Amino acid sequence: MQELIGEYLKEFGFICNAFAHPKDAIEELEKNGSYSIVILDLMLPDMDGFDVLKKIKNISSIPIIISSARGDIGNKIHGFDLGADDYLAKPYEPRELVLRIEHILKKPQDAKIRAGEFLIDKANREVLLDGYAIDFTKIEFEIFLFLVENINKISSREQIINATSLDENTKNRTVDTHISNIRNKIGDDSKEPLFIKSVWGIGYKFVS
Amino acid sequence: MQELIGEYLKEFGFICNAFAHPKDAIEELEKNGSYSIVILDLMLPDMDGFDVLKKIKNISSIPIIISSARGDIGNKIHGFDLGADDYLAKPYEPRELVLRIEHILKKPQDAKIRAGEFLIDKANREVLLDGYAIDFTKIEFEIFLFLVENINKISSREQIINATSLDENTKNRTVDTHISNIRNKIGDDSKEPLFIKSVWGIGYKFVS
DNA sequence: TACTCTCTTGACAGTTTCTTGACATTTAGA
DNA sequence: TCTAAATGTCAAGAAACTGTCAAGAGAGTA
Repeated sequence: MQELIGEYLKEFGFICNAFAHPKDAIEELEKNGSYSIVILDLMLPDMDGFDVLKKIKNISSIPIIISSARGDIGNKIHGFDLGADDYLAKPYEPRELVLRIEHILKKPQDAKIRAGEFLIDKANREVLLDGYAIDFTKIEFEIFLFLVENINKISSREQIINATSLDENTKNRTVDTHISNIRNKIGDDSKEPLFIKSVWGIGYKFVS
Repeated sequence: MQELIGEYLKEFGFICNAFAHPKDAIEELEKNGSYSIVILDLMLPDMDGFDVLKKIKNISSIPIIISSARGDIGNKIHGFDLGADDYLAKPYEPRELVLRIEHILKKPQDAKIRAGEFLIDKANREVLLDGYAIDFTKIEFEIFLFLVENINKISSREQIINATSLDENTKNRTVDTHISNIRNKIGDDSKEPLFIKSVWGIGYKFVS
């Protein structure tokens, strides 16, 4: 169940860590202050869910959503009483969890495109590889995005020029230079490219 | 149904007015600013429930809970999207409505925004850093707030101009000057900014 | 009115990015 | 194997963008 939810959240661009034991989660929260929200199940080994809630509220002001099979009103009252920020009774649609998270964080998650190992945040013009942002220039980002959006399809240099903010009079060879720089930044070897392949006489394509 | 809920809420000490027609409710809200919360059913005569929600959000910042027979995820997404504060799908226990109302009213409505080391008091238009107030001008405050509210997102100069009280004909470069002044006041070095980063060719973003 | 504060803008310097030609290398096909 | 065409890459210069300053306009106040 936990894994399922984790996977689902990742699809929505959340970075998500799951813990089987509350102790581990609490320890992690104490060490690492960069979490945005906690999804807490009440059915836990070792410790009562409400005690975990109290404990977390003690050490941090992080918002907490309870996700529980105990859907009766008494538990809900208790949960909100202890400071929960929302309470989802199982069974619920995972999409609703996303919705509630976004509501609490007050910002809808940006649509993120996944392409192989890359995670692309279009609105934020950010490309993540292994969690690290790649420092693309404006045009490099646009070219990379265009290739990714046409994954496994060949894009001609003309198409690339037209699809990006490159001036229409730009020489085709300029695209090659940008591709070369992009390959460098994503660690692609032009002789044996894993991501951006050259199609001789035609153009380039991003492969998955 | 409406009456039942009203009676129930009164038992919990709420003073409660019910309106059969959305027009009446909106009119009353416009006249009388003393309400704390709105419980909105989506099944309404005369008007679509979501339109009512929009309308209310336009004229007031009162919190709104949707109470609806339409429990599907699409409607929930739409509801939250339009600014609902919670969404209860029928059937639900009236006690849960009380719980949700209390939960919303408990939250300070004019909450101060924390962004990194900054504490922003929207109501007083004040920004605190290490307990000291930063002496922003009107537009500087608005730009800073806009960037903070879009934390980690890129804002273009056009967006900044539109979101603040800057005249729409203001030159883009004016924004740069304001940013420069803001950076000075918050002690940010434009060459190695910790807070407001320039995104070359695109705009600026506040990072946490 | 004079004074102050804020906003806007052009100017200039400094920086980053883009473009291009040159040269090396690779590819397809004769 | 050889050749012409295409691609990879480099580095220099052009172009675009940003940071900042200072002057002047405009609004508000004593």
